[in-house]
Amino acid sequence: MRCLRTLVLFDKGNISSSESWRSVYEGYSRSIQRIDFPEGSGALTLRRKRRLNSGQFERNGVKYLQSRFLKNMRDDEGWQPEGVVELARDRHQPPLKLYPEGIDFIEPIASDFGGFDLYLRSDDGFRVAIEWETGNISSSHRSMNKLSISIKAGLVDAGVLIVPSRAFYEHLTDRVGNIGELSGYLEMWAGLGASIPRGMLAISVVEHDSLTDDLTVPYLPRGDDGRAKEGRAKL
Amino acid sequence: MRCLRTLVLFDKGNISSSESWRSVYEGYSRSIQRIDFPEGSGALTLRRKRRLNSGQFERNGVKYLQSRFLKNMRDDEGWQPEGVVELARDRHQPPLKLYPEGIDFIEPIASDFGGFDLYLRSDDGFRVAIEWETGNISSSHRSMNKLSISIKAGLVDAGVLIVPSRAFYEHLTDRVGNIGELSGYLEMWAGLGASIPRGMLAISVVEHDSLTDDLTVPYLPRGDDGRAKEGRAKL
DNA sequence: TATGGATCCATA
DNA sequence: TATGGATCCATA
Repeated sequence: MRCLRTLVLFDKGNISSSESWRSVYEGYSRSIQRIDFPEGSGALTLRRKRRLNSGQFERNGVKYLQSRFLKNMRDDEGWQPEGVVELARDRHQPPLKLYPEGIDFIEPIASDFGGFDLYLRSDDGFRVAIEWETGNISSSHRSMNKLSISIKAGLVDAGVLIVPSRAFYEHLTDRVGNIGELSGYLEMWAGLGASIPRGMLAISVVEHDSLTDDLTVPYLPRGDDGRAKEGRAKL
Repeated sequence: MRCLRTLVLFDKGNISSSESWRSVYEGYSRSIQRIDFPEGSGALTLRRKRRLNSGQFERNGVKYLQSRFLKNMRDDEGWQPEGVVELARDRHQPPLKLYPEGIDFIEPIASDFGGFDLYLRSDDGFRVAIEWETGNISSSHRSMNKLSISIKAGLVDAGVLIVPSRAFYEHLTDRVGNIGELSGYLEMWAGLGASIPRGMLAISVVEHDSLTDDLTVPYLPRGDDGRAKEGRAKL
């Protein structure tokens, strides 16, 4: 699998020049590169989506990709997940005006930040949150918002969203995150950097190595491992 | 149905004091109030969710609510939808840095803004975008981001997200938008106001009038979207 | 084809 | 129970 490019949305404190960042970047970059299919082939060969008689498309599932990524980060690169980012519910919540009452109101913070796909801490204390985004495109918005807030709160030094290219997206589960549909919003997240004293936000765009119509190459399994066989049986 | 409160996230140009805004607010406020179930009863009586033998919950679907709202806005309040907000693909896209290349890169804007649930224009030119948010909670993030960008671009004077209270959410399709899960992000959207010369962003929180266990009150109808079939197959 | 959505799933 | 999905639907 390939990392096509890494976009830096903001970088306050010149974090992208640090050795700590470079080490994390190279680790996740290699972990992406090592995701192959069929496993052991050394490249990600993706079965092209195809229209079934029902009119639906058959596509590749997404869970395999994330689980390979996390495994590579752990087993090959030696990164251990750090547990959840603690963004307390009792943190400062600015008062908002109520309409039409015109009075101040503090909406209580009534949910927790559920954590990142991967939250790392280097020996020198450098903290990185990585989101492997193959949920629905709308979920990518939440991920970016969450990374932004965590950086602003000083809980994360660098936040990364890893997201499929538009071409890759075409052959994956319908409506998963993709850089094309985020492109119109980059300006907004980049603008958030103005109010942040220190921290970096980036997006890495990933893609398959090649497409195939070869019937002997299965689609990436959909659902969890237990249902992978089920998915293949349907073919 | 009730509107519990309307939170103003930012208001640049004192838009909330304008007669144009008041007129729109009162119209959508009444349109919410007139959503009833069973139809004609004058109140939204909601069947409480219940656990089935399979372990799944039976809950209320969400499409009925939105379609009633849009109908009330049109038939009772006389608001005609205005078509799509034109946020051109060739608008300014700021250059971002690529890592590790360190060079500037403009990510092309490769998707359109697909429009709002309701986009209104008063006779005096006042433009309001309203999102009735009963999609997935992550979709509420996209809606808020989209409203924010459209206001910033000067295409919308006031943007409103209408979203269920946490108590209401409990009995609707699992994982739909709710104020509880947005509460931790309000600060971010409120902060966007700082860089916007003119415009207003608000959230209205809505709720049922009463809950019932009465077996003669049906659940709000559900569609066949998403993983509906998968769920039914388990029954 | 493209965009926003609606629905149930997995797991701590 | 709570949070982040993963998946397929509806419609212009």
